[in-house]
Amino acid sequence: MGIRPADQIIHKAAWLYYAHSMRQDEVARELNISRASVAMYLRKARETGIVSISASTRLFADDVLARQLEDALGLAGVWVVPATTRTQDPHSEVPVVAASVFLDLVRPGTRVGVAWGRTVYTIAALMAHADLQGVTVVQLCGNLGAPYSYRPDECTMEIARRLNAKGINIYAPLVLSTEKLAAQLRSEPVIREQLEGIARCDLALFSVGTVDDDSHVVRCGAVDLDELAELRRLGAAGVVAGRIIDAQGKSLDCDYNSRLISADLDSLRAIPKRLVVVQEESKFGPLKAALAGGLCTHLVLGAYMARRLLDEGSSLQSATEK
Amino acid sequence: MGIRPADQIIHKAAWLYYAHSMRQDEVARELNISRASVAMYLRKARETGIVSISASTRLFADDVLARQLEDALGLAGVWVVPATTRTQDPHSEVPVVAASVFLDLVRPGTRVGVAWGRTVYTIAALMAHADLQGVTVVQLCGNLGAPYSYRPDECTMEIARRLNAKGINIYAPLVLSTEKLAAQLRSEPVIREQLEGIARCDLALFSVGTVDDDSHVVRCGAVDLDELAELRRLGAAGVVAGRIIDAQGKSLDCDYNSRLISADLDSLRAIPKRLVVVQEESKFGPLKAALAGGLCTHLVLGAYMARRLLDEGSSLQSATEK
DNA sequence: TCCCACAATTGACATTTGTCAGCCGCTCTG
DNA sequence: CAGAGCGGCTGACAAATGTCAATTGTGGGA
Repeated sequence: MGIRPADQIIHKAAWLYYAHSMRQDEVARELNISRASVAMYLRKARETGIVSISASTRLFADDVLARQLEDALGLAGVWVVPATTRTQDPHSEVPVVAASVFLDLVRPGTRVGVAWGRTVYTIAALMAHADLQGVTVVQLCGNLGAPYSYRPDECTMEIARRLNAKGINIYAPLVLSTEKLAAQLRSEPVIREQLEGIARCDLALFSVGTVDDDSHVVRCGAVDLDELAELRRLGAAGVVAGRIIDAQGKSLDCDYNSRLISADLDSLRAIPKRLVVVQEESKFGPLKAALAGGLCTHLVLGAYMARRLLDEGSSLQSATEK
Repeated sequence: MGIRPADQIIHKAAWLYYAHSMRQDEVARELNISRASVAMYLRKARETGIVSISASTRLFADDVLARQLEDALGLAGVWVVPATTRTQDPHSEVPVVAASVFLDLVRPGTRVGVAWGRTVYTIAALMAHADLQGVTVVQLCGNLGAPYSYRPDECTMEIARRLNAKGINIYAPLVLSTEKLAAQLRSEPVIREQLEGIARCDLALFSVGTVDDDSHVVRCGAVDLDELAELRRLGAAGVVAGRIIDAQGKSLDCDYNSRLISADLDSLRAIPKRLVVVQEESKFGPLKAALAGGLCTHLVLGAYMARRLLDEGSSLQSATEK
C-alpha cells in the first residue's frame, strides 16, 4: 500500500518540520499553504504515525525492584511503575507504561498476538500511533457473543489501527456449549489456520484474569457463578486469553477449557516475547500462576505488586527454573 | 550504565510531557520546578535521546524511481531524494534522509560499522539523538595520520555519541608504507580482533569515493597524484572504506590495497544490511562499481543519479545477479 | 447551468512554548 | 571568612503553535 496522494502533502510538511526543524510558517511558505493548514497536517501526521514521538521507558526499567524481579524470575524485561505518581492513582499509570513498552517491542514486519480484557483495551486506547510496515496483529482468542465492551476483536483492531498494521480476527465464539462443537469448529480450515498462526507470532500482549466472582469471565457471561465455584474447587488460579489455568500455570483439565476457541498455552509459549501487564492488586494470584507456567517473558506492573512478588519470590523461582 | 540521578528529573519531565501529553506548566507544578526549567529539561531530553521524534522516510522510499531501482538492482531498500527540494540544493538533502534511514535500520542491541568520509560525517552531524541500548559502533577502517577533518574515528565516535552507544575505534593507520608492516599490524591481536569483528556487524554505513585527482584519498594524503594515476591505469574505479575497487567491485590487486588496515570486502559483504549513501554526481562511476560488487543492500541517493543508474541499469543487473 | 452540501483552507485570536538576563546558593580560594 | 566564580533556576517577555468560526473551493444532482 503506497502513500495516498492526499497524504503526500502531510508527509512533506512533517518532513520539513521534524527532519529539518523548520518553523510552521517556513513550511507554509515552502508548500504555499497557510500556517494553519501546516498545523493541521502536523497533527494528522502525529495521529497517523507518520511521525512518531516516544519517551524512553528506562525510567521504569532501571528501577531497583525491576532488576531484582528480572533476576528472581528469570524474565527478559520488567518495568515497575512506582506507587508515588502524584498525578493519579498508580494503577492508571501501568497501561501508559505498557503501551510505550509494547511499542518498543514491536518491530516492522513482525506478527503480534493480542488477547482481550479491560487492561489490554486500555493499553490500546492509550497507545501512540505508529507507521510500522508489514506488521500483523492477530487475535489470540475467540469472541464473546454478548455485546460486551472490550471485545477481543476490538482490542485487536484498535491496536492494528494504531500501528497501521493488518488485523486478523478470529470469527468464532470464545466458548461453546459442547466440547464436540468446539473441536469441530477448531478443525474448520479458517479457524485452524488462525489458531496455528498464533505460535508464529513474535510478540504477545495479554493480561491475566482473576477467578473470583467479580472476574471478567463472569461479567462477560463466559461462565456463571456456580460453574466458576466448581472450577475454583478443581484448582483454577487465573485466566489467560480466556483459558483457565491452575496454580502451576498449566491449563486446568476441565470441561470449560475443552470448549474454548483460543490460543493453547503451548502456542503461547512458542511466542518469543510475551508481555504481561498487570494493573489490579487482585491479580496477584493469577499472575503468580502465569509466571509459574512460564507464560511471561516481559512484565509491566505496579511497585506494590512487584514488592509482593519479590517477597514471595523464592518459591516461584524454583517453579520457573524447572 | 544506569540513569544518573541528575537525569531522573529529566526523564520524569519527559515522561509526563510526552507520554501523558501534559502541558509544561502542569509538569512544572507536578515536579515543583519552574516552567522554564521544564522547557530546558525537555530540550535536554530530546538532545540526549530520552525522547525520540522521527519522521517517516516513506516519502522517499515510495518514489517510483526508488521502486524501479530496487527491482532493477535487487536491493532491499532504496530512497530517492527528489531534485525539487525548493529549500536548497538537493544534494544537501541526501544526508538528512540518510540519517533518518540509518536510525530506522539500527535496532537496540545491534552492532554497526561505519566508514569515513565527508558524507558519513555530515550524516553523523545531522542525525537525531537516540537512546538505543546495547548498540556498538565499530570503525571500518584505520585512521589517517595527518590532522584531517572527517577522521574515521570522529565519524565513529560522533555516531556512537548520538546513539548512546559504545564506540570502538581502530587505532591504526589506514595505510602503511610497506605491505609487510601492514600484515604484521593486521595480525596484532588488538587489531586482528577488531578487523574480525567487522563481519559480525548487523549494519554498515558508508559512502563511495572517487578516484579522480580531487578524490578524498588524495586530499587526505593517503595517495599522491602519481600513485593515483597508476591505480587508475590498473583499473581503479572507486573507493570503499579506504580500499580501491575496480569496475566489477572487486578489491583492486595493487600495492596500495595490500598496505591497508581496513575492512576487506568479504567481511563487508558478510554484514546483512549495508547502507550506501551517495551525494555528489561525480560518484556515479564508483557507485556503479560498488553495486556491481554487491557491496550495497540499501541505497540513498538523489533523483538525478537514480535516473542515470536506471538508464544504464541493464548491464548492472546481470552483474549483480551473477 | 445553477444551487446545495460538504470538505478543505484560512485569518485572527488564544494559548503554549522558547529564551535569556539576572538571581540565588554553592564551593573553592586567598 | 569575604569574595569571586560557577552552574542551575526563574520571571518576564518574545516567539511559535493550536484552535475555531468564517470563507472558499468542489463535485454532484436537478
